[in-house]
Amino acid sequence: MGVVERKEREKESRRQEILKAGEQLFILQGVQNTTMEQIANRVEISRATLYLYFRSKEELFHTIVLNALNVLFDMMEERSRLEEATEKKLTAIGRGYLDFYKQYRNYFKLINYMEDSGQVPVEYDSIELSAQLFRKSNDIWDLIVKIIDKGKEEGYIKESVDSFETAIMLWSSSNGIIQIIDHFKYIHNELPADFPPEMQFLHNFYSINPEKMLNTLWDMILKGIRK
Amino acid sequence: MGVVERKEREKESRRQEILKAGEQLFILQGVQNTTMEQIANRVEISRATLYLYFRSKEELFHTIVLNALNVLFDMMEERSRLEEATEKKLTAIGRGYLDFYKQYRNYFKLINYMEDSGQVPVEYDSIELSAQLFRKSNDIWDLIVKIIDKGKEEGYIKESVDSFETAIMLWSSSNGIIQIIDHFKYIHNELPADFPPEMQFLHNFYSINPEKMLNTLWDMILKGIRK
Amino acid sequence: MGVVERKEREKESRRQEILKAGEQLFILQGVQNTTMEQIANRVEISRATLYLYFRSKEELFHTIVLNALNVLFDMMEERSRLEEATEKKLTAIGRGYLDFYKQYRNYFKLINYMEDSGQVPVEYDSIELSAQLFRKSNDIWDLIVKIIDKGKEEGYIKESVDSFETAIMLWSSSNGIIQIIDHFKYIHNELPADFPPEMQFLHNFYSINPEKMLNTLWDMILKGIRK
Amino acid sequence: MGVVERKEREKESRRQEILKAGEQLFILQGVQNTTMEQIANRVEISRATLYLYFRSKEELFHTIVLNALNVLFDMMEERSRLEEATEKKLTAIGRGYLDFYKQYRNYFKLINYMEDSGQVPVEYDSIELSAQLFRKSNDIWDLIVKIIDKGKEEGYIKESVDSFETAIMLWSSSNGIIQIIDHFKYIHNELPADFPPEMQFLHNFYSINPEKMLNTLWDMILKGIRK
DNA sequence: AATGAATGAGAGTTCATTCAT
DNA sequence: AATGAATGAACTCTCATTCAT
Repeated sequence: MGVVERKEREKESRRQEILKAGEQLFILQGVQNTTMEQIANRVEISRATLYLYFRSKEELFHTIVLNALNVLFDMMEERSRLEEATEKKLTAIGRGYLDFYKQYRNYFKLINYMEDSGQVPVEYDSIELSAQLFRKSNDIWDLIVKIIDKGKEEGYIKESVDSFETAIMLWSSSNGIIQIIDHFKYIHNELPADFPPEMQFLHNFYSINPEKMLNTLWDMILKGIRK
Repeated sequence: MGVVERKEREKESRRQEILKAGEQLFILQGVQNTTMEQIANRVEISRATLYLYFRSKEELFHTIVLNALNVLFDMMEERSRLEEATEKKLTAIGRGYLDFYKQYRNYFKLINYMEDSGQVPVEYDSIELSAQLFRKSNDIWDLIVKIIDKGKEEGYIKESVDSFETAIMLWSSSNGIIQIIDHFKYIHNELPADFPPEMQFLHNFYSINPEKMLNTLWDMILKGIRK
Repeated sequence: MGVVERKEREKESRRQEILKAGEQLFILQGVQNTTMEQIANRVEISRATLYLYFRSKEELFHTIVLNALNVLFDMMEERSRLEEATEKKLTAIGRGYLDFYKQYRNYFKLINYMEDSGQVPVEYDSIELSAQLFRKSNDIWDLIVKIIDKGKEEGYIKESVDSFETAIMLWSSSNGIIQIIDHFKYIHNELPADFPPEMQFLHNFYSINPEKMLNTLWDMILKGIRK
Repeated sequence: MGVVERKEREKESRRQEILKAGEQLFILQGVQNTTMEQIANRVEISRATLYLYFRSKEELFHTIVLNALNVLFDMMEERSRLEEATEKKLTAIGRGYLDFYKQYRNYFKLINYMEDSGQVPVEYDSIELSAQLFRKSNDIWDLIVKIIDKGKEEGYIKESVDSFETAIMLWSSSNGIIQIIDHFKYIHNELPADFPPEMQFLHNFYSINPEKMLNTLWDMILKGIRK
């Protein structure tokens, strides 16, 4: 019995290795430019073995994104749970999202990549995976919407405020900001040392303190919706 | 000489046709899923001829994005020019960006695609194109930064405000919001009629009025930076 | 000891299950399109276990064909044994072959498949199996040849007739006819309901009565060789 | 203009080379065991180039078979046209089929292979090719049926005879015989020099004179249907 | 200027078979 | 005896790009 268990642990750990390798390569080179062979090499298994763990490249990719969404949700959920007051819950989520980015940059990028490049599992053969993806996405939106709803109930937030719209506002604007900062930081790193003057402005992105920026933004928004 | 001119005109017009075709297909199917053959077919030329006009698929893509940035810049520049007061200039830009999205959704998506998928022309053989891209990108940021600077000079905006950070805040948050709304609208359209309950929340994205949302957001931010 | 016996019985019965599954799948999908996995699934064992019973897919296939040849031989042998007169023996074999086709269509097809697609066990590692296959094939030819020989001895068949040639004539022509009828019936079934006019002729194959046809043919041949 | 023509000739000739190579390899190794790469190597072009000429392996295969059917039809048609009398026409076709086998053994085998291995283009994307295949097959049957019909009209063949059935009888029995002889000849050649006694009977197939056999058979059948 | 033809370099995927347990 | 896991060797097919004409 010990044997079976060990085997299972090994299998699971290899699965994780594959996910890890996929995640890294997808980020490093882009999903499309990453081949199953490269992933296999990195895990030191054969390409064929990969297919014992994931039915296709697409399934591998979506499993990674599902993991990402799970981590994101858990993190957001925990952060908000730790706070008592509604307003603090919201701030916690805002701050939490940036932390998520910092701690799991790959996940952050892959979630955005999926959404931005039409890689969403619409009409898909792994129906279950697809459903999980949507469900988790839903859960995250729900989490925020419910807090705002509660804030309205408690009389803390204006009744005229639409919870869903506010959720989008908070979340997407944060997302947009993080994305752009990350993007320019990336470019900055890739640039040759002697990059031409027209790219000098990129330096500006380096002095930016995202925390402060997001704090400021969320404060503004929270102030706007507060009664 | 007339002949030469006509030839040039024809050449230029074909170039435009290619750009148009590329743009449409890139949006419709994604950049990676679009083949040079499909583009050639649509313009009714041979694949090889494409290479007389653009050195590579990448160059074609980036040329399209450069066009997009030009259009975006011109639009922003005009909008802000038409207003006198600094605050109005900023609002005009905010509103303008949504208009840009509505009028040139393709361009909006391609710009974001480039940034989000690591298709930025770093280490590139068409140095000049690359430079133009960065220059134009810079110009757009500059436009906003300068308005804020001016607002500060005029004493209309708090001096403690960092112009560049504020520009990012305004621009990226708008960008994030438009992106997400667009994304879910797209998914909503692609979904099968009988999509499962876990996707019901997508309906919420349909009742959203982006104008109002962006207005609200910009108002909040502007209120936040105003003296 | 009972245990050993039971084990043996179980082993043999599993072997039979595998053969049955292989036979069905090979017919249903073609030999090449059937995977060892499909066979294993059907028998509810693992792919690896298959290799405890058969050294390779080829060996499995040939074992099935050997079974087929055994059944065929037994049937032919019995039919001819039941008749007294030489001529009747021959007719019995002719009629028997059609019955074999009807009763064991799978076997009929697999035997022909082996012969027609170069899957014959030439240069083979399971020498013994290969030999058995040839031996049985030989036996069947022999059976017919001997009857004709006897007919000649008895003065019932012309002495000028070459027994072997006649055997080929009788057997192969029957085989050819059954094959073609079967083939077109199969195609007919696979065709879409609205198949185009150029396939209308396939209908003709449906009204055919193979019994009558084979009877007629054998009569003609028998008449030709009779003294 | 000469250039265009030459190019076209070259293209056509390369197409023919590919067909030739495919035909040979398909016969030599079986269709499934032949890879597109092997075919490409033989013609000394790249694998990708193959796909400029044929959309898939299947299309290549079916084109070869269509050629085969064309050659077969033309041959049968010519043979029967050269004869005046109905009976002679039939005999000519019978003899012609053996000649076809001798002259175009590959074609003979591939036609039979297609029919025997479920490679018939049912539900197919190259609809046109599929249709041509069926049409030509139809034509060949028609050719024979019509001659028999005419024989009946002329009062030379019994009215009770079913033309279609007779056509099948003549054709398929010939086919069956040729197939078997060819098969055993092939095996005979492949066998190691020291093949075991149970294969001795294969020698018998070597002394056979197919012409004589087919003549005999057709005579018998013709005698059977003659008034 | 325009193009038909050609191709190198892979892509993702499959499968019969082996082996450690 | 049985099997889960692993894999080598192929498979068909695609596409951006080049080049001779």
